[in-house]
This record gives sequence, structure tokens and C-alpha cells, in this order.
Amino acid sequence: MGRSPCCDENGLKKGPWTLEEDQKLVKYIKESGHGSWRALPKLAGLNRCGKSCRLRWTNYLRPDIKRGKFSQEEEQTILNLHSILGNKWSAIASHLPGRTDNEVKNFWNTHLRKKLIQMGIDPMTHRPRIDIFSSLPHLIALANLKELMDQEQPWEEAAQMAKLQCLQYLIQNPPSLSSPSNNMHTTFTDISNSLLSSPPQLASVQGLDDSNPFSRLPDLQIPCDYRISSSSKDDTATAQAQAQAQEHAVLSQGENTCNSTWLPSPSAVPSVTETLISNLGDASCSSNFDVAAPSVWLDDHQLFQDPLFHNLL
DNA sequence: AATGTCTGCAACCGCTATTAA
DNA sequence: TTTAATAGCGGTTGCAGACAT
Repeated sequence: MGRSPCCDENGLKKGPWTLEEDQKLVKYIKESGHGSWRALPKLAGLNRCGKSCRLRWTNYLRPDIKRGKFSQEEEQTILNLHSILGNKWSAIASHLPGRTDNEVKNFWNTHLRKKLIQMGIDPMTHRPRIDIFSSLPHLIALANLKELMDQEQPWEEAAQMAKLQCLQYLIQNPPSLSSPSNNMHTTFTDISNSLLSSPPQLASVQGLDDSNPFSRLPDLQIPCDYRISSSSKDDTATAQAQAQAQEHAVLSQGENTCNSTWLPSPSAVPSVTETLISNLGDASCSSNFDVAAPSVWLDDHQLFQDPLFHNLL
């Protein structure tokens, strides 16, 4: 294995790039393309190593790079992909047009990782930290949770994260694979109990392309009306509930709408826990894997007031 | 105003993978 | 097949600016 020579060894410049250096690099690449990065610095009149030039171009100067704050949607995408891919920054960045792996990595390390830790969620596994369940730290976490519940904004974020957590669980444990004949009777207690044990790894599911996490989405296809019919034995009532649900979904999803999915209405589902499962199930059906979907109408306070959900935490 | 601490991010380091001779 | 050059990736560092004391 060969290694590119260190800049130090050649007396080449290191550290922050000046405006003049940037201009030289951009001008040269625009006129001649980068070609060989090793040869580029000399040709462009730069006292830098090729590697430094390449990084400066790919991480900062490329014209298609998107600067500025990450949107809520981008944040959700990163969280979701990280829960599946781990620290594969390049793979994650490829789903965020205009963002570089370096930028995604920095954003994760400076914002998202801390955010998850504050919520008592392990940033590597995206699951509640088991160690806080058995002793004093657990009580501290609950105290923090209560504090979160008293504040409007952090509260919403906490609820979003918790739901994302559940969504991830369902991705890893699709009902059609784990309990093919018993989808309708899956309870929230089952999910919370299972969340506390080790989830199966992606590789353990047969017939799926593990290099592509989205390849398993077809296995998550669940008829959207099964949750509705589970809450009503009457066909007419079911039909009404469906219509109501679709109406509600249109009203509530707003600009984050994922056109291929809709959510059941609150009146059609008897309990918050069933509602959560329904939401997550529908969100999982989304062909675009739109993680914004599960957050639409479920009332966050209801979710956290549910004792079963507290068991999960 | 001065100093110390924290935070965010650009850039570097060192490794592996890929390519070409 | 071997070897060196190059590209790509993830982890880490260092610095500048923001913020706190």
C-alpha cells in the first residue's frame, strides 16, 4: 500500500486556505478540471499538497455545495440514516444533496449526538440507554424528562425523537417478518419490551440486500385500513373512519406530506398506544421513507402521558 | 475590559480501497 | 501478481469566534 507523501516532508503549506489560494484552485479546476490531484498544485501555482487541494475542493469550494443551517427535514434524514447505517458519513451525505460527508459528520458530532444523549438515547444504537433503567441515573433521566415536559420546544423534540426510536424498531422488526399472522394484535407493551432486548441485525433477515437499507421497505407494506378495522367491527364505521382519516391526513401533513400515505383519525382508534402503532406502521409504508410522517397528528402530550410509553422510557 | 471556557467547523491524519503500470 | 500512486473515508485536532465570569 502506498501512502501519499506528507505535506511537511515537502515543505508545503498547511492550515487554513486564503482567499487567493481558493481563487487559484477554483480558476484552475474550472478551466482544466482537476485531473490528477497530485499534479494539480504545481499546475495551479499552489504550494499545497494534492490531498489538501482535493479536500478543499470537495468540502468547500465545489459549486454545488449547500451552505448554511441544516433544515429540520435534513436533520430527520440524518438521524434516520444514522440509526441504520451508523457512522457512514459518506453514505448518509449522499442522501442529502449539496451536503458533504464532513459537514454531516460535524453536524452530528456538534448537535445531534448531544441532543440524543440529553434525551437518554444512546447515539450509537438509537435506543434508550439500558443502564439508566436500573439505578440512580434512571431517576435523573426521568427528572430531566419531566423538565422537558414543562418546556414547549424541547418537549416536541423529545417526542419526535422517541417516535423516531419506535419507527426504527419497526424497521428492524417488521411485523410481516417477525409475526406474520398476528399483526393486528401487536401491542405497545410488546414493542416496549422488545426495545429493551437486543434487536435483530439487518443481516439476520433473509432475502434482503443488506447494502441497501431501503430494500427492506417492501416487506413493511401493511394495508392502511387494517388499523381502522381493528378498532371497529362495523364495515360502515370502518369506511367512515377511513374517510375521516384521509381527510385528517390531508389537513395535518402540510408541506411534509408524503403523498402515498395517510394516517387514521384519532376518533377511529381507541387508545394512544394503538394510534402510535398505526402511525408508525403507515410511515413505514412510505416509499420515500419519509420520517416526518409519523409526527403529524399524534398529540405529543397524549403520547407521553400514556403509562405504557413511560414504561418504554 | 480582560480573561477563561465552550462551541462549531475547516482541515489534517492515517488508514483502507481502488486503479494502473 | 505485485507494487506504487491515488482516491476516499472516518476520526481527530486546532483555531477562531461566541459566550460566560
